[in-house]
Amino acid sequence: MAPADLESRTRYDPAETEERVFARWRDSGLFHPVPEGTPEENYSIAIPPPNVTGVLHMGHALNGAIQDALIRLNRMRGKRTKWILGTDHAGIATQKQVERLLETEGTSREALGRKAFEERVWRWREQYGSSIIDQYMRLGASVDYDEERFTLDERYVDAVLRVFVELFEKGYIYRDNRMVNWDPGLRSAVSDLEVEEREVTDTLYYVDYPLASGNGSLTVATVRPETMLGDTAIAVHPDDDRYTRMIGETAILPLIGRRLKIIADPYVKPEFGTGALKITPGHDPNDFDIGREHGLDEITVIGEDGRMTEHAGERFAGLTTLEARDAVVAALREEGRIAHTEPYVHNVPFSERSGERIEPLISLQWFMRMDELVTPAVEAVTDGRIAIHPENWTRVYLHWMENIRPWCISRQLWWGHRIPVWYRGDETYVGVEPPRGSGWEQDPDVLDTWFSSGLWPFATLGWPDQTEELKAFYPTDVLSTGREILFLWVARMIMLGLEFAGDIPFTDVYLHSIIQAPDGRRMSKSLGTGVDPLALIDGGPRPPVFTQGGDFPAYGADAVRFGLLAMSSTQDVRFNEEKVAQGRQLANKLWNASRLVLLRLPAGLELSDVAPRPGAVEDAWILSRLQAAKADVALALDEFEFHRAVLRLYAFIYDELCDWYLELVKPRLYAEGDDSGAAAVALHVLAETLALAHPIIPFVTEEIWGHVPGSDGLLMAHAWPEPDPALADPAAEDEVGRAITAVQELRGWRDRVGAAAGATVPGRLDASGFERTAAAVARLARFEWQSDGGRPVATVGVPGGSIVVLESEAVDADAEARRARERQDLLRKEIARAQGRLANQGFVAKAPDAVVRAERDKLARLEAELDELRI
RNA sequence: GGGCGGUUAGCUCAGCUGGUCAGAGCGCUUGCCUUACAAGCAAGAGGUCCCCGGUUCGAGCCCGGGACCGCCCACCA
Repeated sequence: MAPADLESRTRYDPAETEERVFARWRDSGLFHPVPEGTPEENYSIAIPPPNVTGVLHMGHALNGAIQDALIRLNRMRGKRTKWILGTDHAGIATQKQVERLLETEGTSREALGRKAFEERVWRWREQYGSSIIDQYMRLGASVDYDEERFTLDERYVDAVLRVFVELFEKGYIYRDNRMVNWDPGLRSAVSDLEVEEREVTDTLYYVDYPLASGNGSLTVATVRPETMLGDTAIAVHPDDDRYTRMIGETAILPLIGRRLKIIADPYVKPEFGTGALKITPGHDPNDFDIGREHGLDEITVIGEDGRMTEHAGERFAGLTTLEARDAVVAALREEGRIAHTEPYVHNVPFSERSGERIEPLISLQWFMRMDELVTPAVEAVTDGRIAIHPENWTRVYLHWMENIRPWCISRQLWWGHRIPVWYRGDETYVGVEPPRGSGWEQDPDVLDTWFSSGLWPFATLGWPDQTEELKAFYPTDVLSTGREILFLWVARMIMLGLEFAGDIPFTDVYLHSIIQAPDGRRMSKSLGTGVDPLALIDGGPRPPVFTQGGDFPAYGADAVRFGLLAMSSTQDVRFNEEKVAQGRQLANKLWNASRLVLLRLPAGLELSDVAPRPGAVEDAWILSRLQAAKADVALALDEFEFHRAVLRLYAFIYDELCDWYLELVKPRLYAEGDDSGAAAVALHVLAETLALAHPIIPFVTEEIWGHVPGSDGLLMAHAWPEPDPALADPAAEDEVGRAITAVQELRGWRDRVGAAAGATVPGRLDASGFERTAAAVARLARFEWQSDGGRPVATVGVPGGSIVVLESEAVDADAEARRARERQDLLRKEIARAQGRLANQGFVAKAPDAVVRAERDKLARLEAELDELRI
């Protein structure tokens, strides 16, 4: 239990609190629900599995805050909630990391051999794999820690292999020799989605290819002269008059002497370069297609190691592509084959994995045909069974799906799901279990990591077995992630979920913001722009990108959650430390507001005896405002408008609860033997506020909850506060609303005339609608009402009339005269504006009545105040 | 080359279906150690809502054009 000395803890201390509170949550077992009920009754989210190599970064923290807010909200709504936890083996990333480690030990993957290497990775994973999960705990994430999945768990592997085999049997998966994106750094194929284009300035070489006939030559333009060693044709546009007579002729490939047929293909753009295109089917995706169409030879001159092969010829074999380029250019120059060169800016594919330039080459790989899987996945979104938020990403999703291409799913790695295919001579065996008999050799490749991630929402629940978990929690509810993996992951989960689990994997996709560094760059550790969420929680060092140095204050998990949610948007945003600070202020504010209420509670008063029965107008007011806040926060969360939810919560707690209600109710709260029920209402409102805030700032609210007399059990398990329409009270809102305005006007007046802060100013309340709030207005504005006597020295307009300030030492006549003039000027300007509008016939005739009436009321109010001021 | 988004106070950002929408937090100024909180309270200054046209009685909000910034997709040598 928490330290009981609320009295002395004048600040909320997250460091002292969080671990203790988390342990209570975890021990409650609520994170780990019994699999019962139907997916409609239950609420589940499958966490985007972090890489086993990963450490918690800002993206995880934001997504953690989002998902936990949703989970906690729905748990409080009485749903059985399960936040499915697990990690991804992350083939490439993990393999690279362990390889680097091996390098420091002076050894290598190859030296160890496949089996030993795999064992090494497993050991490495046991050592480091779970750190990210501990970090999720620090955030307060209520994931089901008791059931942690891993994409290489035995059961998961079984699901992956089964899916592979079934897709193979359906004819969706096939093996083919095709052009792939070869990553020479990784020495593996990668998928189209793992390739990024970068702008590069290259040289465009114009190379003369002599015609076999001896009648001149044909000039082609190329940025990659080294690939010409693999040329097998030259193509021109069929309608290009310059070349039509040459179609069917033969050119001679310089340096090599190969005879190249001159072919016609509409793909060629006559206006580019010379209008003649050298065709290298072995190393250019377009040329590959043209080559297949025209039945051209495919010559591989660049090998998987990124060096020229023997087919490039003796002079060049063994050179890297860059060396080969220089050598080829030099040789061409020697022969006088280079007509001219020019700089050329274009986009070049690079591997996102290794950062190296992609080498397109022909390779024997496994592919997956997507066209048939796409149809139901498109339908699920177009018919609304799956909603994507923000909505405009729906189109992006559909567009990509409609233009989907085969997916290269094999990777030449060792860490991952080994492809369940075995070869023996000409025989091929495909199956989950290895084949019987001897002499079989398994395909050495593993599957793309995203292939296994695609099964995440159902494989984590035990599929293909019809487990209780699967029955209770599939389909899941929300999938929250960054938009960069909408295609890579989300789309594939939808396709595979529909195909194998027989239903959509989730009903809503929420694409959250990417949080950039404060200067707008990408957050990255190596750039010094990465902000570590744990440094924010615990008070670690600020990264170099911050103008301010030193350590972060220990903001605490609630502050980080609040701050991240406040930053989140439909677009990418810059990291903003102030928002985190705002979260900390809120936690502290709520803490102290709670101290005020809880330390003043009459002995014996318990939450269970407390009904929201207003004993004064401010009670009715706060109860009414509370209902509005509850409705707004819930709506914002349900609409995935997290920043709106948290800022509304902030505004309610700060402005309405603390600035006004608690100040208004204080005298009653402090009064000995108060019988107006102030404590009961305050306690009720506090309890509801804690519940309302809990999904956003769970730690501080749970901690305070422990101090609420009669609070039963955990706040985490408490009912979500639904708005009670019976407590809406427009009359009280109006009444207290005008009191608030009056106090603000009076305070503003005091400040303008320089009234001493401590002085009580005499005045006469000359306005209606203050029957129940006059005393409060006087107290909060430091006024004293006098019914008679005193010389009027100023008039302050308030709703429903005005307040006449009476002569006293506190009022400086000159200052007041100045202030009155300023006020009159302002009023005249506003009056002129309103009159102008009302004089406009179009406005009066066409604007809605309510708008016109409001304008008239406003004018009357302004004129009345101006009249008052003239006295 | 297509598509999408952004440009609102010094900074980071809200502004839903056009009419108290010109906002928040931070920063800044001024005054307060008022018995929940100085990580506090109160008051205030600060903005041709990127530019140019248009629609409308009325436009940050709708339409057209332009400028700059960013993201996604894309196999033109």
